Amino acid sequence: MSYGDAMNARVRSAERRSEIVRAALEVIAERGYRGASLGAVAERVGLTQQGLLHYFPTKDALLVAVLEERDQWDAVPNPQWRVDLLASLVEYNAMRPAIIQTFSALLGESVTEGHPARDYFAERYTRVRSGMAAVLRAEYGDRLPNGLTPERTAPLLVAVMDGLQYQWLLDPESVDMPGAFRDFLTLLGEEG
Amino acid sequence: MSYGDAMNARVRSAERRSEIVRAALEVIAERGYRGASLGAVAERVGLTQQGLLHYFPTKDALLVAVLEERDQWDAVPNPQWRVDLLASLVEYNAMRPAIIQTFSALLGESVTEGHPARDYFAERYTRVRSGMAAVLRAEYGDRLPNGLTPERTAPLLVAVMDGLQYQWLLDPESVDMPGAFRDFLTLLGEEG
DNA sequence: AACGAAACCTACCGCTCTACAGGTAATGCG
DNA sequence: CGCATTACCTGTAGAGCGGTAGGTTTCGTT
Repeated sequence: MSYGDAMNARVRSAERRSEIVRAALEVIAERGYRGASLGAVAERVGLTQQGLLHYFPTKDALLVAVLEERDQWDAVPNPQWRVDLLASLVEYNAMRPAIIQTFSALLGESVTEGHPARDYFAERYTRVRSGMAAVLRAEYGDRLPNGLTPERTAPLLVAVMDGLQYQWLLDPESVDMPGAFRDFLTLLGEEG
Repeated sequence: MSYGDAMNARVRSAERRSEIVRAALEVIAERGYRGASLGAVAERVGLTQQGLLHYFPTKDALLVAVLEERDQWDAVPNPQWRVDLLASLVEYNAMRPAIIQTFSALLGESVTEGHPARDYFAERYTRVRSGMAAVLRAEYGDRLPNGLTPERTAPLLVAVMDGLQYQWLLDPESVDMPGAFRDFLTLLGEEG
């Protein structure tokens, strides 16, 4: 059982860490990253602020863990995807406002100077754009309306997804995010 | 000269205030609203933090002034506008990254709970969407592709503008914001 | 049972922030 | 000139922040 017990300890530790990350997601959603305090996150998991620093030695380290969590959870698009899977993704997002709020808040902050998530978002956009271009090419070939290429359309697709999220977060009753996204897809679907 | 002198005093005061607002715009662009300190703004206009509070009694009052400044400067779309004016607006924006950065950072923060700019952005979106719908109707009538109405297309137009700004701010060399926006407009221009 | 490491805690440091209180010098008006 | 207002300043209160130092308890391993 010795090995098993060792695993248990490691597993408990890993569970604690992901508990903390989940709490951090919530607090960031409510107050942004700069506005989030380690104390508030710690309180939510029944720790003192210093107890939390045992798991993540700095506030930035906690943010890194939050961003890594996202990378696992929210995969970058790949050519296997079809565009109706994108629509489902947006529908899925509409059921998880807290997560969307977290990353919309982080994205907004990230454009400020020296923000610790800036590089993350910049690189992520690069990956997501090229992934989206591949999805578009797999779906439509190069037959996009008006001679648009997948590479030129991908930034628009990404912009629509992000931009709709802000409108929806600020006024969910007035903005039908999944519907609007499907509307956008129909613009791409017609023969060019 | 008595009346004129009185005016001079009032004018000087108003100039000082707008100097402060301009500095606040810069600091918010660099650090966001929550990250911006009154001291940093004050320093930029050669005042102490307490001297700045003589003009704006609280930090929130300064933010309100910043948002009002924007309302004057960046008018809500009206039906007189044509869509190529929108394209010019995006081109103009691309020449003023600092302003875009300020309001992109504020928009991101505004989705967090109890943020003082939240109502402002929510109401602004409502106005802008209906303004955009009017612009679209004036330009295309109801002949938008795939039976889309101007009201359903307006949120997409707004989303593209906002979403492109984030991609562009994070990676200006990879994202041709005005070009991408024009690409989007061509999607609307073809017969449906 | 003994030991080392992991998982916390209390105490505290130094800094930054908004805002209030109260003073003073300059300015413009009657 | 005298007075009120404006335009600042210094001083400080009061709170919150991230992070360090160092202790103690719990726990798995040997």
